Amino acid sequence: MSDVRVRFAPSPTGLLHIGGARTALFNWLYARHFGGKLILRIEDTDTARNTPEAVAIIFKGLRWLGLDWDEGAQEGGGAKGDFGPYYQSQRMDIYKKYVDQLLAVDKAYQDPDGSVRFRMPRTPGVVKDLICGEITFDRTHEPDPTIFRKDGTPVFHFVNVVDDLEMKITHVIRGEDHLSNTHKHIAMFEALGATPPQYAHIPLILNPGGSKMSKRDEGASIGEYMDQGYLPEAVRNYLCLLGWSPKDNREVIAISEVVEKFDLPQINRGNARFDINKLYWLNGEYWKALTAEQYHAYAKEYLTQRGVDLSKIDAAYVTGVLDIVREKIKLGRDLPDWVEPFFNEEFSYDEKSLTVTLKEPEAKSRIEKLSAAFGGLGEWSAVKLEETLKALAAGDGVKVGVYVHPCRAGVAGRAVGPSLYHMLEVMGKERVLARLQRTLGKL
RNA sequence: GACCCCAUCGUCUAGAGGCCUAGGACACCACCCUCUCAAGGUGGACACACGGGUUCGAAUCCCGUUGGGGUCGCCA
Repeated sequence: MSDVRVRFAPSPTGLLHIGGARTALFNWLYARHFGGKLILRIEDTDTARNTPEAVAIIFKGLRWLGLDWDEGAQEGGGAKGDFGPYYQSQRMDIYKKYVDQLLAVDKAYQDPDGSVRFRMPRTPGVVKDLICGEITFDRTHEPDPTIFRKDGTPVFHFVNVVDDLEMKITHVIRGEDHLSNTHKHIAMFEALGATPPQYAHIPLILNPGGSKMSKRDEGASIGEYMDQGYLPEAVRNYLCLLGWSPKDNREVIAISEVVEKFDLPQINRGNARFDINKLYWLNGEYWKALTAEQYHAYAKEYLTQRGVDLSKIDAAYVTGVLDIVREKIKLGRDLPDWVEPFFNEEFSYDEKSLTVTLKEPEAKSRIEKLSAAFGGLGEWSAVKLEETLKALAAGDGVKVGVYVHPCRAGVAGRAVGPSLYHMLEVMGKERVLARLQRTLGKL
């Protein structure tokens, strides 16, 4: 156990921002790599948008990503650790105490309107950043920042410093958007007679347009990934790759290995653009790696959440369908559509089936031949079905596709789908014959 | 506007002076496989922003330019 203490300090805005999630992840990785502690502090001084629901969204997002913390705010309003409260809204007395301390030694002063300003030192501000290196700021013209408003509430820069000091934070890992303000924070630490923590500013995540990812950008909220059926391990893996790399050309990498290799100096200094395509691909890799049990459980839960009632469907049929559909998709979002024609006897027919496949003059006779052949089948298996289709085609001197297409359309109403032979096998003889009859009735 | 950070394929990146006629991945294109769509396989196109230095030698070091991002709040 080391003395490393890092913190993640989100403000409840109603969503867990992807950039915030990555900051949380990097803090977590740093803490875990060095055997330190991760502290979760809720920065809710902006009372307007601070609601229990907004805080719950943060907890939910972090847990979904598999990030845990050792101290700080907990679900249900509780807290863990000796440096609480971990909600800034509950720490007003502490901030008051510290501002009085500054006032007493004239490191801060009161404005006529009642607000309090911090007296900026006019010496050069030196920031030694673990990622960006040493940066010196000229502060001869730096305005004195307000630290307490005229209404008596404290301002972010000040509470942030006080909390990091009080909570004995050793490393502050945060977005690069704070880099230019860091010298002010350091000055406040020093004015308070304390040693500032080590700072590390990580590059920003940019939207595809190239500017800082904002709440309104597509994909900005972790909640979207939960809803769309992304796997948390994949999202987490992708986030690791934004600004960090294992340096050996691998993309899919276990979190335990990232923990082992992670450190601040290797973090890239340039901003990274968010690329949903790569996340989508990565999700597919994790999707393929799921065990059958994990996949079934995930798929059933996702479908149930989407309002698909699986309780009335034969359990073996459900898993059979899930199995053949799996290789077609990369995430949960696509499940409902792929599964629909299997579970609904009143399935609809897609555009191509309707206007092309079933419109062919021979469609009817072919489906009739298929029905007849299927009806006479003793063993109902993919292999046998394949033989049957091929024999039918050979008899007519045509390619199997000639029979496959109307069959798929007749049995599922779709021009595309999983392997037809496996579809038929899973559906079972009775269902297949009934469906072909239904289609025939529509021709 | 001032200040700060950054700069390798469209995107994420490998590269820490010779191993680079710059490697990988996503996306893209072609072909193969094939019952459709995917997946998979093979191959292809695609980058060191520009200009000066330093050096025997620069993607790698220095300076400048340009470009991008960020910060300058009584938002966090």
